Amino acid sequence: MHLMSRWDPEVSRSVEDYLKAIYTLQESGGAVRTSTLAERMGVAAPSATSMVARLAAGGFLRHTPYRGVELTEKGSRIALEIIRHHRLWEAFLHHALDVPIDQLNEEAERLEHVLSDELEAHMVRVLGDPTHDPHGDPIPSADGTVDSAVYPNVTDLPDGASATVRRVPSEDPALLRYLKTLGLLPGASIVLRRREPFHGPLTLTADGVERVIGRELAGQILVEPGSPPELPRAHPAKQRRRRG
Amino acid sequence: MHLMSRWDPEVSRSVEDYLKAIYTLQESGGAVRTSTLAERMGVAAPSATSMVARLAAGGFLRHTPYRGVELTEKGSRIALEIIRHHRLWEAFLHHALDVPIDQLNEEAERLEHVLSDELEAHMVRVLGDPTHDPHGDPIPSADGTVDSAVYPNVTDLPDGASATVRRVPSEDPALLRYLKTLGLLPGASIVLRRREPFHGPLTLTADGVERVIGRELAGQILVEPGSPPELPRAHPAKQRRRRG
DNA sequence: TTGGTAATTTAGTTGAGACTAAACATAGCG
DNA sequence: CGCTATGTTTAGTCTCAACTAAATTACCAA
Repeated sequence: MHLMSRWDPEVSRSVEDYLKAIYTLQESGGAVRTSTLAERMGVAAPSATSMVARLAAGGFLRHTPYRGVELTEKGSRIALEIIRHHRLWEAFLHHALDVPIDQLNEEAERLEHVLSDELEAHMVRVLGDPTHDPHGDPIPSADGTVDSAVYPNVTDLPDGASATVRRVPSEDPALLRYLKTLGLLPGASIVLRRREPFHGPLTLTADGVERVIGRELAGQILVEPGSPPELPRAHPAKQRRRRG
Repeated sequence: MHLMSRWDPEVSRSVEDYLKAIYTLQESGGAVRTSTLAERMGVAAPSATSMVARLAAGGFLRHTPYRGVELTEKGSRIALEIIRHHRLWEAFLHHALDVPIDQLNEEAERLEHVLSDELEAHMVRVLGDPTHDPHGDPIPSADGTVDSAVYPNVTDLPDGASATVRRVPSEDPALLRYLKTLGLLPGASIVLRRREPFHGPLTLTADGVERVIGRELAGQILVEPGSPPELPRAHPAKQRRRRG
């Protein structure tokens, strides 16, 4: 359900892919150059330039030649819609088909271009208006707002810190599979131990099991610091917990 | 899972659509002329001719100029794969999202081009290797065999006949919505009464309620004749024979 | 200020897949 | 047997989205 129901056939799959790429590049850095865009899209530089020209003509972005590119409101809206579709599909496939987390991205990459407003409404109904996908990435709302919470990664934690895994934004299937075997997916509670000096590997406890992981991997795990609401070990009734 | 894993990017969405259209036209009539194909695809005749030339070059069909077109084994295999995808998506969306039957076709029309072997396997697992979609249309098996059972429609039944609805192959949403309100979807048990002469409307009982329907609508309802296995109502009311 | 290098854009080509207009077969009828 | 209507194919053009090669701009260093 979108204010401007955008079922223009004017917006091809290709255009959607470019806008999404530009949006994510814009999020994670300054000016978006055509070379960066070309690399991300796996095309030659002139192909990116000519698509940029088309997108500018369509009012999706502003282009300062030789400088870079910036999405307009219209362009951002479509990019966010595609990202919403992507993450809704991931959440739905995980929920309904138990598709393992390492396969979700590849499937959603194709499905994101094919989600009608009607089907989206059915998903939202069944999933209960989810706010995050299985990687912990925020799902933009239908009106185009995104939760912009920024989490530190495990390497930012001090020795002895407790934290809860919130996001594993990697798209590398092997990495995600490994994190799954380690029980380090969103929601997991961990305690960090810094045993090795000189930026060595980190030790962390999850599910009561100790794991030693490299810093590169640790950098892919975004956490919310703080002791999780401790479950009472032995007896009294479960206290209710509430995140604000 | 396909013997020949066909993830050629050689086969575009457009090619898939043409092959599927040719397959269904071939099923329901003799020679497939380019004009018929053009009409079905909503394109001008020369567009169909040039696509036919491409498909022939790719070995998907044989073309006898001015005569018609016939799918090769290769072409049929892809058409059946797309039809399998279409019907699996319909079954899945109905199962997992409760998408109403009148919306299924439109959604599956887009999704059928986007179903990986992996996702297909997940669906088959969750749905229990379904043989029919919610319209009662047979789902081709992964190796390309199709249940070719042919059912008569309601207008073929004699007065007083009992039957079970097996297929409602229409793609008209309004018609399907109406059939749903009448309780005349696949699986429903009906009893036919011919009250009106001269090929007038038909009266049938489903769920213990009498409905009067026109012959045009009745022609869209394919049934398996015979009394359904009657559950013992109250007592030795009417003992019915079971179907094999 | 000027050159050189790297990034970017322009120019020109290609293949899909659509279109219209025109040429060409086929079949039915006199 | 030939004419004509209808259906089909050919010819030529258009847009999208890619490519390579060549020209242009930006930036940095001397």
